[in-house]
Amino acid sequence: MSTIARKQRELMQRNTLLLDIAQEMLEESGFASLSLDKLAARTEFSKGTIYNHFMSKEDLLTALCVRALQIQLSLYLRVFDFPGNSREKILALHYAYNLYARQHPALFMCVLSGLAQNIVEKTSAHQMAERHTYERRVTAVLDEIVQTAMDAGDIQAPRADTVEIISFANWAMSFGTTALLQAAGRASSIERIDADTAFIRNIGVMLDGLQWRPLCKDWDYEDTWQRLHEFFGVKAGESVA
Amino acid sequence: MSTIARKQRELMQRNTLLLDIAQEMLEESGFASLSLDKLAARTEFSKGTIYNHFMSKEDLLTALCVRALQIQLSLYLRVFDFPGNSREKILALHYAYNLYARQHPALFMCVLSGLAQNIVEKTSAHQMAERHTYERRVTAVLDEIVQTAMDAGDIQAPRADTVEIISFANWAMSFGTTALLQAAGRASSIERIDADTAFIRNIGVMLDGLQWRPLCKDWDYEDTWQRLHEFFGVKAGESVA
DNA sequence: ACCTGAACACCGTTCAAGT
DNA sequence: ACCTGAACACCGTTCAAGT
Repeated sequence: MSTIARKQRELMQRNTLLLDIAQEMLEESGFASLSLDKLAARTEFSKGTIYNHFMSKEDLLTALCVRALQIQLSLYLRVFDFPGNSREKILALHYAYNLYARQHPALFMCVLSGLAQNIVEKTSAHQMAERHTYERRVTAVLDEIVQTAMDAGDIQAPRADTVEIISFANWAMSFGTTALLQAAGRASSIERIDADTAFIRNIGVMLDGLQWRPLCKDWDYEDTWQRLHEFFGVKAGESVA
Repeated sequence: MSTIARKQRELMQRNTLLLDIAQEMLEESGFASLSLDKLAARTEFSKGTIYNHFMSKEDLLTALCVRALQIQLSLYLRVFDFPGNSREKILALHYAYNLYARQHPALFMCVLSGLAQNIVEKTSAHQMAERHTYERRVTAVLDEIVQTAMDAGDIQAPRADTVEIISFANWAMSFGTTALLQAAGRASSIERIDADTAFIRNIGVMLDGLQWRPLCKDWDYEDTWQRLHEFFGVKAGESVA
């Protein structure tokens, strides 16, 4: 029935609209002031209708996490087109991660806080499955780049290191650095460091520790970083925020 | 006047009591369900009295952050008594951090989420100053251990690296790994890794990357880790959680 | 001077009444 | 079948009344 198809299309459009506005509100003024009352008012739907789309406020939050992961994934996928050796490729992935976190700081934090138990509990099974799907797809990109590098013999770390361990080291350093720098200026202990320099250095330290060739001392990764600026369309010296 | 002194002592005792219960409630069932109504009920004071101690709910949260930092600091200070080379000392610091995060997962997350803008805005100047004080003291311990190692020539990283940069690399890896593992079991991408192994490995990678001697391959840090279990009073094989 | 609890505004959630 | 908005319970915050 074409009427059913139309109904479903309208439902999906409304879902998109609700998430668009919710995301706007989140990025404008944080999760604290994202209320369903205001969302209803700004979208001109009733609160009851919103509950037709999301079974709780936490369910909405998880839906926003999914959006965040989609953005991250789309940036990740562009990395495959960046030319260079395997370490430049993984650097490109970290660049993409950093870019995503800077362009969407609120969404970035969402993904972490969305893991709190009370959030997960109140999220629908469907939304949770959606989240897991995108988490897996994001992880798969990271794993693939690591696997390729291992196959090529670019990573000289001990044999015992599996793809999982190496991927996790990458993820932890990238996430930790980004999350702490995000809070920069608010925490007294961070304000003393330039964000870009610290990020590049931390990733370099971690990759050197993994013995991922070529090491820092044997390659000009500052040049790679410049090329990444151009590749991702961020002009040199331009602030991302 | 002794009556004034007594009054002030009583005020401080009540402050401690309020924070004790608030901490309990936070660790029991998360920040979401920490309401001032319940806090008032459980402490048998009125809500008005609570507002006499904390100018907002966010102010209370920051007070809990201060508690978290105090716990972290007291564990950090014990590290000075742990015998070993400079890399074993910094490993001890990471052990302490990990221990604190596992024993007080809710408080650990508090410290991060307490940096959100809407929290800081609603926190009293006094409480914020308190937070900064303890942040500085915690940072100072880390910096001191790094500085000592640099003076001893144990860190062979490029000259350009300052204490701040090296300390930050340590902090970022420790925080990132701990925060991600904290969420383990909930995020699909982490469940595949053993928490303790991943933490030790990530710290090892980062320290190797800094060229902090002796490197992993030249020292048995698993043995050091065992000694740290005993030093901090955690029996081998015993779960910290 | 300090404490109390009623009162208020706001918010998440539900559901009977409408179309 | 879907949408609405009134109704409810709960929560953070304020403040007049009490001691």
